[in-house]
Amino acid sequence: MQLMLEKGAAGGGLREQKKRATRAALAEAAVHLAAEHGAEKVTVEAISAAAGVSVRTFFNYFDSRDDAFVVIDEDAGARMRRAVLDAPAELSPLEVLREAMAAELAEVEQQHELWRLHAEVLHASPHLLARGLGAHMAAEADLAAAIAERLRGADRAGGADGPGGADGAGPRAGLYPRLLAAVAGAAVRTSVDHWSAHQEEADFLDVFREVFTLLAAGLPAPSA
Amino acid sequence: MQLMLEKGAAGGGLREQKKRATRAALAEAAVHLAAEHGAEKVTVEAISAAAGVSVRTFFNYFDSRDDAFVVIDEDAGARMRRAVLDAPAELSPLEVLREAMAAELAEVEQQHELWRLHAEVLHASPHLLARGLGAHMAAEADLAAAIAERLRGADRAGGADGPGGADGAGPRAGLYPRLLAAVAGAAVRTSVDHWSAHQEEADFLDVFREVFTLLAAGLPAPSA
DNA sequence: GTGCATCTTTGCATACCATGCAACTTATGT
DNA sequence: ACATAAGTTGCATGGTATGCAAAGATGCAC
Repeated sequence: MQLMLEKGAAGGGLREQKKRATRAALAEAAVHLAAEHGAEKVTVEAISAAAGVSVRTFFNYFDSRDDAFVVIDEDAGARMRRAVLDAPAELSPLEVLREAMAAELAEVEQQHELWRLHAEVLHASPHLLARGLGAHMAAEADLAAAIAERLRGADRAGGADGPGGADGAGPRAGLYPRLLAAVAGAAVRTSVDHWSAHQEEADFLDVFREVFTLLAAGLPAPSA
Repeated sequence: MQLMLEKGAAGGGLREQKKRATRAALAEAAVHLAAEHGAEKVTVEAISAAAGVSVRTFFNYFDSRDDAFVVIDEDAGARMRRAVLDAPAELSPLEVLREAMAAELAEVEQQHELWRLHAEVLHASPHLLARGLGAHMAAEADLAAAIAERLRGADRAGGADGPGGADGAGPRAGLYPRLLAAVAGAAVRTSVDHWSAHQEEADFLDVFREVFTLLAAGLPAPSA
């Protein structure tokens, strides 16, 4: 073997490449068929046929039919974790998340046609919307762990916690990182949702940064 | 007919009463069976048998098997909407949500045994967790609408928006209410999650209020 | 390039999920 | 008591999802 294969990136063996292609073909077929006929009327058989594989193979890639409509990028979580841990020490936790997520979401405007279709499909059937939103939060737990790790590192390097600090070893341990991850997730969803409804009027990243500005200000009433 | 029956409340006809009882029996049977044997091993047939109804009847109450594990209170959304609209005018939007949700969540500590079981079941199978989390957000959309309505009312009564106000009729219309609803939902989930992991150490409402304090402060780093 | 180990795909069998329909039973209003 | 509306049930049907074993690709060493 020549090099350690980078797991998440493109390339690698011919096998990995084919797997990625098949998975993408299935997901794309699912979304396109759903956009045309409505998600509930699209069978696994139809998706599989459109992607050129057997029904059984579909279930080798997705745990359920609905997953094909929902999953976009499965290893975004690992990249986010990296970004949080590698961020400059002087950034506040909220800023770290804003930058990490902004980097991750940069592709949204580039592949906006795919994202728009996705949003359309999910919005058309609340069942899938719920599933998609829920899927985002599995990642939030990992993200919270990354934030907690970063904060622990900062504590050790920067200065000691005051006694009874808000996130020491007391009963509130872990509350802040979890809240931060959950709120950041809420920020992403709100931004995407708003942007996909006003796509012509504003750049996505502008919306996204305005949302974090509101968060950092403590969510004050808009006209007070 | 004597009176318009209040739809959400207890009592009413004998029919409504039986329906509520059957639904509760199904949901409770589902959770208990799941806690004992694992959610994935519980069939609709088993749930129906435990509740004393036919399989077909199960599907008259729930759209899918998973719904039985997830749904707790289906008309909480309507109560929240009411609470938001009826809240005192001097409260900030964030405070309004805090109080409305605190009132709704008061029963968490009272029925904590059921909630603990629910949390256990959902946490044991990520699939259901995602579904449960997603379900919360259907409500968030309604909640956002209620917040927007309240803000419009306050605008008309209180004073004119400054030109370019953050939530006038411009491209950002509706962003703030949606963000607020999403963040409040995140706050609830984080609080419940944290509390169910540290149930002995803190009252739920204390955790909940601390979360909102963090939000109002703009989520600053814990030791800075 | 031959051959072996590994991974992937596929068909088949099986069980469960979910819905429409028609027949039957049970509340409700007059 | 009667008619009506509402809820329950069994049956038929089709889609969803998993285990298993055979066949086909791929990667690697020689």
